[in-house]
Amino acid sequence: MTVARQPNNRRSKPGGPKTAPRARRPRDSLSQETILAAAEEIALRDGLHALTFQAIGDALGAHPTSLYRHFRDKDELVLELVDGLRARSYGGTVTATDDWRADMRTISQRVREHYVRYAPFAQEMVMRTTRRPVEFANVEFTLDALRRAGLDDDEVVVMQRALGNFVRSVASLEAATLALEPDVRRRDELAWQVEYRQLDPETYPTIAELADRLPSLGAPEAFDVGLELMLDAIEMRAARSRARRGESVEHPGDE
Amino acid sequence: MTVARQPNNRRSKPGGPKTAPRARRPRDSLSQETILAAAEEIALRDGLHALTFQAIGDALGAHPTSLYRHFRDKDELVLELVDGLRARSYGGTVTATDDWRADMRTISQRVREHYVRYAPFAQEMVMRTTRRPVEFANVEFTLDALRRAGLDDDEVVVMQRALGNFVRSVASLEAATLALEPDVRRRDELAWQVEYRQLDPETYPTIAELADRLPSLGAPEAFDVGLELMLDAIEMRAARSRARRGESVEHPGDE
DNA sequence: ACCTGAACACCGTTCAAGT
DNA sequence: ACCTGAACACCGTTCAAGT
Repeated sequence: MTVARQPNNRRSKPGGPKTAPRARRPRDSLSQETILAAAEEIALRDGLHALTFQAIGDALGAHPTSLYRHFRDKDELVLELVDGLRARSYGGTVTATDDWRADMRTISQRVREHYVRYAPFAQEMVMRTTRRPVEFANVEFTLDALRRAGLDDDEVVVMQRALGNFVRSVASLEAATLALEPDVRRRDELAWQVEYRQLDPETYPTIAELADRLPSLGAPEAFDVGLELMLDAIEMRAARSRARRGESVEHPGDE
Repeated sequence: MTVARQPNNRRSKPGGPKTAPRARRPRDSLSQETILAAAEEIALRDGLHALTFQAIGDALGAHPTSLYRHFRDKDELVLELVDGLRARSYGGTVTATDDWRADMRTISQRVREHYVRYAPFAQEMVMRTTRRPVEFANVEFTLDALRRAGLDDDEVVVMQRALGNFVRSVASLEAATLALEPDVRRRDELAWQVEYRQLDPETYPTIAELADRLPSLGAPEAFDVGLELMLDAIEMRAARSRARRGESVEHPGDE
């Protein structure tokens, strides 16, 4: 919200000295692709708040309003951008192995890497369904893996949602902390290393004992540990479902 | 991003007809509390995007810029608001029982209800450490519960982070989908009920089979199921840790 | 048809002026 | 000291005008 002030070097300011009209861009030199490429670079370099039509226009040497010929509004531009990133990032379909846990790890880490890589868009990505091939492929892959784990179909659909939401939202949280203003982020991280150690041991006895080891909010272990917990629990349920169906069970809960 | 246009009924527009000066607010009638109360009402009624100094000023019959005497900038106002909500929502400390799982459920659902209730702030809340008593109390409570579960201290700190991040981020996702523009939300939910059923069974065989039962993105089961999975897995690990320490184990993995 | 320029209705924020 | 008014530097967006 606190925006750094910049000198106004916009051309043709209301009463200012007349400057030469901007160089005219050649016809048809603008397209969705060129615009999206410029937009991506700006957002990844300077953050989502810096992604304005003005900035994109400047980067392309084009008038800000010329973008309206290629996108209905900014929302459409951002959604299109997000979708393009997704297609590129984990477009190559993951092929299933005979180990469903390994498969779930692979696809989950892929989603996570994508969020971290495109951190400025994490919040935008996490809650929108894109309904594109990449999303379909991910859902298909996960449903199949959970079936191979041995879950009943009833369990499969609900576990897919539970696991999928876990992966996307925890990845998004990790990414969002990365995209935080550097000084805010440093202050927040410091809190877990400093402030928590100085709390009164009377009121917070357990914190006082463990303060030296508390990981900060964006700590990457949170994802890996959480994922393994989920997979452990799913494996356990799958073993029960298998047993219920009268199938042979091989070492439930062991690794 | 697509903002509805409204007629300009701002007073004293640049060249417009002179209107009577605004009624002057009595001295000291403004305070952090009155401002925050008005801000909360606006955000909860019309969403975060509608929370502007202009809107708060209108609600209070005060000049927008008068708020700057009480808050450094908008960021500070929002953070203060978020912190106040938190203190009020689950300020009453949860008291531990002899059942760590029940305790973890209680505190997790409390956090979740808070996110859903204050959905417009979910994204803002999820990634910021507030370093206030309520947060400290939650951490203390969770660390203690995980210890009582039987985890080693090394495990306790990392599980606290994994579980805490799970709860906050999945709750935030649920809340964020609730706070989505109604028509966007409806379209997204519909996708899971309609579009997924129409996919080609050749390329997406598992989806085709299970499409009737796929829950949508913001489905509330995702939280409950995920939480039970996490608790199951933690219970299993705790049993192992107990055994490693030579303590008696009582039915690990059963409910 | 595609791009530009001017204009409009907003934002957050600063600062001098009123009471 | 606290509130108001005017102004500044931005936003997204529309629309008539240029080429």
